[in-house]
Amino acid sequence: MPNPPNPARRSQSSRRAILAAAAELCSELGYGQVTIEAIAARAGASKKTIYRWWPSKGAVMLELIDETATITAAHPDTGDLAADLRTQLSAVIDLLTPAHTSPVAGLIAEALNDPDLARDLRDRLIKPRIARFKERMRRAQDAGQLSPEVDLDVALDLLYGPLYHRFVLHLGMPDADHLDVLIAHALRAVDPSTNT
Amino acid sequence: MPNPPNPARRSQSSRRAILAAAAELCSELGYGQVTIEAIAARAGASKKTIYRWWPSKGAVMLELIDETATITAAHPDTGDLAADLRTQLSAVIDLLTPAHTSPVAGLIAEALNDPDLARDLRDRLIKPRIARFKERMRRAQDAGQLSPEVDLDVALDLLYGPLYHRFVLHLGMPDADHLDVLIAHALRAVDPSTNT
DNA sequence: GAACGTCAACACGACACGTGCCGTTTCCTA
DNA sequence: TAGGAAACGGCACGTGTCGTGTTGACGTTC
Repeated sequence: MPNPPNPARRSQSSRRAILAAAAELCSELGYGQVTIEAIAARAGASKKTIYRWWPSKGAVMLELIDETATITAAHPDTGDLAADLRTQLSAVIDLLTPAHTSPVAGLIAEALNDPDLARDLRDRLIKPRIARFKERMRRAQDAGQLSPEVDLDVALDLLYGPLYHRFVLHLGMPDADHLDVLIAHALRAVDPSTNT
Repeated sequence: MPNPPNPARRSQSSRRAILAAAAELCSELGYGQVTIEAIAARAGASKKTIYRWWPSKGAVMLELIDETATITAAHPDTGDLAADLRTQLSAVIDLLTPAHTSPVAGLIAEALNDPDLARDLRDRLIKPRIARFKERMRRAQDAGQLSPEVDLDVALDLLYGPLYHRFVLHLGMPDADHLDVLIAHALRAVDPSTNT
């Protein structure tokens, strides 16, 4: 009868060491080669401690990403929508590559076979970032740079879709110039009055 | 010094039994729970036989998919481009869902952590299908339904991107109506003269 | 009919999983 | 300030899967 652990008594030094070890091992060995045993050994922690606070390797990685990938959560707002989108999408590309050592790529792969992890990934990582995206787009609408009738869900699909499409099928990420082309097409699709 | 196996002497009945067992177990247990051992047991084959002809579980699944997913390789051509794209994209959606029991979804996940498998997935499965897509689009251009200046790589990204975006981030697949909306947007993006 | 290669079956060591137990440390409470 | 509950590191365990090795039966070929 394992009592639920008391977060107030949690060792923050262990927590930090575990997340740091996970990040190191991921960049050294690649996501797929990282094991709970190796994380525990590197962090100087007990496996029991990891399993007490996280249900799986994926959950550890999700927490790691949630802490480190704050850049992709914030959308820049220089007033130039297309330029800001380029900045944002470039940050996402950097986060996804190289696929074998990227915690995000590994987490996405693992979530495809773990419904619980998939739900956490979507609700804790993705949905808040989608909300930030929509906030930025609404500011563009308020500023008159984008039609107020643009469907933001479609805009999300058309802007981020090509990146994930190329990512999961290993078709190579777009370079800076091609990214501009994709952004221009997406904005024109949702808002024909756009003249970029 | 393992001699390379001689394909001429390969047992086709074992090959078929192994692929069939892989398909069954995948739909029964989910891709992630399928093991080489279970495939061998179900097929009445030896593990050694599987390892002789395939390097990994993913390679078995890739061959299985390549044989069964012929529908997605062929693009219909009724003369109505948007309708044909809807048919094709619906087939892709069916192939990707449900994620936990879909061999394609599992293979995509596994390839994200296995560079060799990723190359095979792209070159043997994806690239031929991209070629068929472009052939269909060129026929639309020849028939005057699509501007000859449309960039088919961008069209590919805008049409298939939203599907894979939603798939890997578990945002839910578009229904029939929303699929039409996405197709209309994508075609308008690459070819502003489209009036759908 | 002899030689060769694939086959199913079984055994094997290696490794990671997830859990249980122990003695120690830490921190809250009385 | 003393006591105790709970998290901690360390270790061992049983389980399951991996990928390989070995054996003898079978079929094909020359």
